Amino acid sequence: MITFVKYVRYCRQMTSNSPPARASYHHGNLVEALLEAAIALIEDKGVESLSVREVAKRAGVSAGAPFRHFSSKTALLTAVAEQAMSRLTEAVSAELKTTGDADPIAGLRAIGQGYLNWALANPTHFQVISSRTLIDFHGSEKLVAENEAIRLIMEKLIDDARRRGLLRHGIEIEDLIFSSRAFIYGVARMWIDGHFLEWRIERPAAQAMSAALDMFILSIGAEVAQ
Amino acid sequence: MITFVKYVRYCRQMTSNSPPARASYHHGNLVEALLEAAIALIEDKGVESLSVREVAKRAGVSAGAPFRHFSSKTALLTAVAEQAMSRLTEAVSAELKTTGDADPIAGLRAIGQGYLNWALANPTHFQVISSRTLIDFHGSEKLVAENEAIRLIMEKLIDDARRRGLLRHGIEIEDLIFSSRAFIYGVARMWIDGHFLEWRIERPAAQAMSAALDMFILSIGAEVAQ
DNA sequence: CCGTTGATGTAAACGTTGATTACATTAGCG
DNA sequence: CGCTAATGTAATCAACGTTTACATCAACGG
Repeated sequence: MITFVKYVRYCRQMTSNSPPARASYHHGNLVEALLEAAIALIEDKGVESLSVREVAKRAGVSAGAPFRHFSSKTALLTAVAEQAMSRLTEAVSAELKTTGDADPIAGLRAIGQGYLNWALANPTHFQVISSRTLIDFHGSEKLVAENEAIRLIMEKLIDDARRRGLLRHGIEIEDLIFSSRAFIYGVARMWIDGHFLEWRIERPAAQAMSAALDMFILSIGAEVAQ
Repeated sequence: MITFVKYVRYCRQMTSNSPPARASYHHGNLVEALLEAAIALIEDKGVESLSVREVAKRAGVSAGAPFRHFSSKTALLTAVAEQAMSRLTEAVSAELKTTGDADPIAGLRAIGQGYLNWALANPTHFQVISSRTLIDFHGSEKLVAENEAIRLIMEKLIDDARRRGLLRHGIEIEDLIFSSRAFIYGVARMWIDGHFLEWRIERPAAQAMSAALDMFILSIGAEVAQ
């Protein structure tokens, strides 16, 4: 029996088939390796043409191995999204910290800038996060919680700005929270979805985004403050 | 020979298999039937789980038949997108006509409102249009041209508003064109992508969208005009 | 040091997909 | 009627997600 197994392994090395050279039978840290492989492959070929088989191959394991750790392709991508959301939250928080408590509108702008910068630098991760068909957003407590955390920070900043009279007269708080989010999301998605070409955005993407953000921030501010 | 063929057809009717009852061998108007079937299926199950086989089955033909008329799945969806873009342009134009030339800002708002109304009423079509992976946008002259047409109308309205002093001081034209588009796109996509839940938009979608649009329009206007 | 056990990998299979091919059927036209 | 081009069919292919039965190995108790 053992001879046969060794023979099979020998043949595998000779034909150099799917699972290539690996030190031991067990991978060691397959979960992380799969997440990394998934990101790398999405960066190469896009989200929709990602296959679990290729992820497995890149990680150096057989096609069925990923299903030991993720119940489905969706579960794998949801794990990628969780990792991505952590980094996004981190990036936004870091940018926010560069502003003081004195100017909530500057804080709001920092959130937008941090969000856009991160999306620009990590389009793949962003794409995975914002999808609701590839991942199971509401099935992940982490995703829901971190998303809510950002929303609460924005809500607090906007409410703070209102109390200090920094907002333009006539603007409803509820509308502004939603609008700010929609605006940033729209800018980021237009870039991700490749709509910059059609809209003749000829400046570098980061520059166009930043200018648009400046305009938005300017327009919601009180006239006297400008 | 003929007897055999008739027998086969008879059996097919009995077993009620893939190509079901149809008057003649040729369909008559397969192209339109396929487009309709595609839309109906996307509405049922979403864009990403659409298969050409199902489209063919729904249209009452075999799995390979669609490829006589569309070179690929992408080509089929691009045709759907062209049909959709026509209707979007039509909806936006109709909404725009309800406003006079006197108030370009009202025209801008009408464009946004028409766009959002249409997206809300035709989420499937909207999803197909805005995708750049499912369809070949830049390969379709029609899509590029109609998109550009809308952009030009917006540009003209905004420039008109600037000359009449209706815009808030400090706003750059170029930024405003892009920002307006990004804002509307963001609102529509947040709804399409199912982000309303997480952002606690508890009002009816149409109402929340309209309020956000009002806020945006208000914020870009000159203070004196309000 | 041996044997059991559970975690983790493999290989093979199943049903479905997008796409291609060779072939069958038909409508339209002379 | 007979020819041709258009149109539909059926068989086929590789790739996909997923499941299954089985193989391997690390850890641990005796």
